[in-house]
Amino acid sequence: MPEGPEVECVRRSLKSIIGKKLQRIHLTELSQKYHKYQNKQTQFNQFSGHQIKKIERIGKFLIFKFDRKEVILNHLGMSGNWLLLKEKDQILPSHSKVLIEFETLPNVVFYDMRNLGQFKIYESYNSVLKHQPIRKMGIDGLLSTFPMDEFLLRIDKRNYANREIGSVLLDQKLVAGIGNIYKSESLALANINPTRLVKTLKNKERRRLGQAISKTLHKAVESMGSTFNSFRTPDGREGSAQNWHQVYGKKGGKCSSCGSEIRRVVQDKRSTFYCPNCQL
DNA sequence: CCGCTGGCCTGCGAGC
DNA sequence: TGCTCGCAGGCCAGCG
Repeated sequence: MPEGPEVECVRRSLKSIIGKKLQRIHLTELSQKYHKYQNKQTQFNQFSGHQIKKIERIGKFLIFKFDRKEVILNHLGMSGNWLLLKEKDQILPSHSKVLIEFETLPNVVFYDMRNLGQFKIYESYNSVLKHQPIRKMGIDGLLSTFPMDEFLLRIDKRNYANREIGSVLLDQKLVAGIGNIYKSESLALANINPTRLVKTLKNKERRRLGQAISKTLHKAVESMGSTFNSFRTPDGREGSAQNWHQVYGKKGGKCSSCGSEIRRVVQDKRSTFYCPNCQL
């Protein structure tokens, strides 16, 4: 479900809990089972009576900031999501892991079927920035102005030269926020074959790719993300980005611009979809 | 530091 | 109907 654009939509939808006074952050029994939800309930008790001041997004991570120095780092993994609970005693979704209750409704719950998400306390904002994946995070693909020069510098690093671009695009150290869908879609928009080695990409193609990434991610946010099975924003809205996908999930279908059959290849154990005729 | 492999999890649908 | 398999929007640890 969640790539950078979906995480951004979740973040925006959670704005309705900013500034509200917390009663408690409650871990469900389920969450105690999984090592990725490391902190104990008692460590969350310190947040009772405090306010969420801000929710930031860095790549695919969300960072909850409070009126105290500790922060919470949240990752949705493959299946995590938040839901606003607008009614008292509303039934929680299955696989609920974290329930946050306020003095006034709505409350909010984090649920995560596959348990690949995270919800972790850090002692300060600075310490979370030192946290490994965040410290090394690349360009934010959702910056309003895509930093093309930096993109060209980063993609030119030696370790990418002999790798396939389809695989490199999933590396959050290059552009943060791209996931498996928007990887395929960005390459389709740029007319670049995912199996091309980075070193064979001409400067013009690299620029085209950078533009395509930025355009694709922004368009996805405007569409409220992609909804395949059940992704919704926390306030219940479905995304519509899937309606303009050119290639993702369309193996065997026809390319809308040339009619060729869309192919699927596996790169780094992830599917990549492309049009063999349009993407050279 | 790098790239590669396997692992972490649950659920769903296709095919037998 | 039930089984197995592959697959799913992500990432990390461990190895050489």
